[in-house]
Amino acid sequence: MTRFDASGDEGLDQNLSDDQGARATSADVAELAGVSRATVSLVLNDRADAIRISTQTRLRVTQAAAQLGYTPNHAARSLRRRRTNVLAFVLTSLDSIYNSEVVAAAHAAAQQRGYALNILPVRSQEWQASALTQLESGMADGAMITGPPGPIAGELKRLAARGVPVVVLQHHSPDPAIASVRVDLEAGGHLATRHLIALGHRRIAHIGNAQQHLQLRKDRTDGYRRALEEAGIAFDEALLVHGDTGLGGGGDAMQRLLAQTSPPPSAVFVYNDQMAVGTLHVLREHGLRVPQDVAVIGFDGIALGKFVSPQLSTIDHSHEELGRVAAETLADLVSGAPAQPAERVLPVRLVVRQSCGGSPAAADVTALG
Amino acid sequence: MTRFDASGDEGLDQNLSDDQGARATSADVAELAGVSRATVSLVLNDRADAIRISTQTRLRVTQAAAQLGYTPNHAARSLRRRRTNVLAFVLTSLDSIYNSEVVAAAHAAAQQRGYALNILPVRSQEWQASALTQLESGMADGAMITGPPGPIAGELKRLAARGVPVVVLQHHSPDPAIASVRVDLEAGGHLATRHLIALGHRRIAHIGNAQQHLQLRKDRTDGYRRALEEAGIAFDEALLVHGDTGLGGGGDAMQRLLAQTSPPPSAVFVYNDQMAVGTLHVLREHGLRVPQDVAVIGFDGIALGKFVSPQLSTIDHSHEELGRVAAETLADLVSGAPAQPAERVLPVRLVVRQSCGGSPAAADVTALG
DNA sequence: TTGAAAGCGCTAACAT
DNA sequence: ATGTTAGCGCTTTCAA
Repeated sequence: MTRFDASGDEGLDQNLSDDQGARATSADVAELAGVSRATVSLVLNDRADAIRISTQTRLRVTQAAAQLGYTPNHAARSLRRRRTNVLAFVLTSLDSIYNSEVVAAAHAAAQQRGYALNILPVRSQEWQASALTQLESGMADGAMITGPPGPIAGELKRLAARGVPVVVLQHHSPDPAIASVRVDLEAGGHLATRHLIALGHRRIAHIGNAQQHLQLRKDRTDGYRRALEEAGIAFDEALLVHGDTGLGGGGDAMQRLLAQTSPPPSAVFVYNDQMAVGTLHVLREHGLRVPQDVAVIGFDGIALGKFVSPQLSTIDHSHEELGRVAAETLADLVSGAPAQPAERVLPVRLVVRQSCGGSPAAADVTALG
Repeated sequence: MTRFDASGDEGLDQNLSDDQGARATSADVAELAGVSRATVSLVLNDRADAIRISTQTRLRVTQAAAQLGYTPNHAARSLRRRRTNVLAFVLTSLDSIYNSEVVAAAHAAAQQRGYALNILPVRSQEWQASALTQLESGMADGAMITGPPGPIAGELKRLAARGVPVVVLQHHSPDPAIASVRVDLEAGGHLATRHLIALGHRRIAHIGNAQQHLQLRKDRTDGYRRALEEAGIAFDEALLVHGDTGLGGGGDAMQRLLAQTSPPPSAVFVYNDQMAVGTLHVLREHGLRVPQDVAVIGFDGIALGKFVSPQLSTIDHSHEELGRVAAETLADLVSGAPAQPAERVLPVRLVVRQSCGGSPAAADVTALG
């Protein structure tokens, strides 16, 4: 805009963009170093059979590469190697605090094993279109998958058969050929409910996941029912409601629970901590005190639980371990390891804070080792 | 494990994996359909110049592709097209509720424009090693970047020069050649502080971002100081503290603030909502009532703010718009559009809830249109 | 100790 | 209306 010589513009711009577009290739590096492309590849990848390249050549190559700012082209490399060195993490809901913690751990583990981690976000039901085709096209060497695998079991199996191993997180494996890493949700549900029973509660409600409502497996709920049964408490259909898994979902479900029961239940076991925070909020709005009027316990052990009032009791597990084990299992599968323990189950742990009124002494109850 | 004939194992496994590894290529499809690979490519990509392929051939090709379960190889296609059709979103901290909302919007916009979106997680300072090399290797056609671009301004410029356009989010562009999309942080800080002043506060503290402490630009803080100045309130160094941006960071900073001031400030403007939730928690622990004893206002407008007690007043903006505009700008740049408005600034909005004690009537104050 | 050559799977000119 | 050919940038036998 500040130029005077309009006639010179095109030439200048041309030159500029020519220079810019010219990313150095391994051929450029080879030429500058006065060696062949093969040698460049050997040196820069520091492969085992490159051990006999002379130190001089080595130096010339690395210097040439540095001088040109050479970065190997990912597509070309992947095409040739038949391997991307990327692991994918398919995330059904980004807005889950819990997931972030697991992903962070998976990322760290992947990096340590020499893999990059790409997160593929997926907007709820539209699985197929987006992420699955990406994976089938070989964009990553393997994938970790959150969300219920049931609806896409077929696709997952096909993926695995095509050589893109899959590890399912937090759900039962839909197929013996697919590995899974999860926590013992049933034991967690049992533990939570038992804790409430031990505190003297008999009218214990459960807020579940609406999306999982129709599925075969609903582990937390199974544990909840088992605990009731063991305590000789009859299961009451009216005390079981469902909500979506976001912050608002727990509150909505609690609303319905309050509307359809009287008196309200004396305790609620909520599907996850995020929903439990919403539940606390609705109880507060209804003038019900927690834990005096209603005890609340969540699931997952997210950090937020320590920052709300009252602090949230919950069923915790190691998010770090879950993410790490998933990434490591996947890395093993990618490098051709047999999927030995197809199903890995991690233990859960009761964390007593304030929302149930229990004494912290009860905190060392652990289910499954 | 249920096999008897141990001697046959190897042969069987061999066959099995051979079959599995055999992903169909376009050549396979061509052969089955009795056409050339070029035709397959034209039909399957439905390109403009494929308009004259006969309906018969077309059908044969699509059927053959379906029969073989053909999916084009991403690496090969990217190599040839010099284009991946992927946009990257580089995320410095996954554990930020705010980011999730922005990413979701960017994802939706990217998909609509025909791009896949990959999230590249980055563990705090280790920028270079992981994400930047991925981008330089051409793994994506362009990138959206969160986090302060200052430390990596050079790399970003090089990326852009190499033909990988970059859009910086939530920060001033470090270079005129790099586009940025952000909200008016200074106006937001000003708005928040003015709100507190309007409610009669004079001793107004500010909790900032520790990582941004030493940077040149600290927009919210600038707005805070401007509002104080305009109201004739002297800036008090003792009322300015910093914390990390997680849930705990706000609380830690508040601790320090309470320790170093007496009486405590009557109001606090906090860097973001996440930190503000931690701040509320610490105030509660110290027996200080919000808003009666201390008023609190946050920044960002995350959903969580509505679910804590008291509900958090905040400076909000459209997360959807931010993510969408960023993705669209990037998509434009990737397809060769000139980076016209290099810097796009979105407006902010005051949301009055309970944590400041202000009446909701004040809610319609908007800064910048 | 290094180079030459082939080819990964795909697309886009240029023929026919 | 379809086929031929060349080549994207890299790695990896095999040969020298």
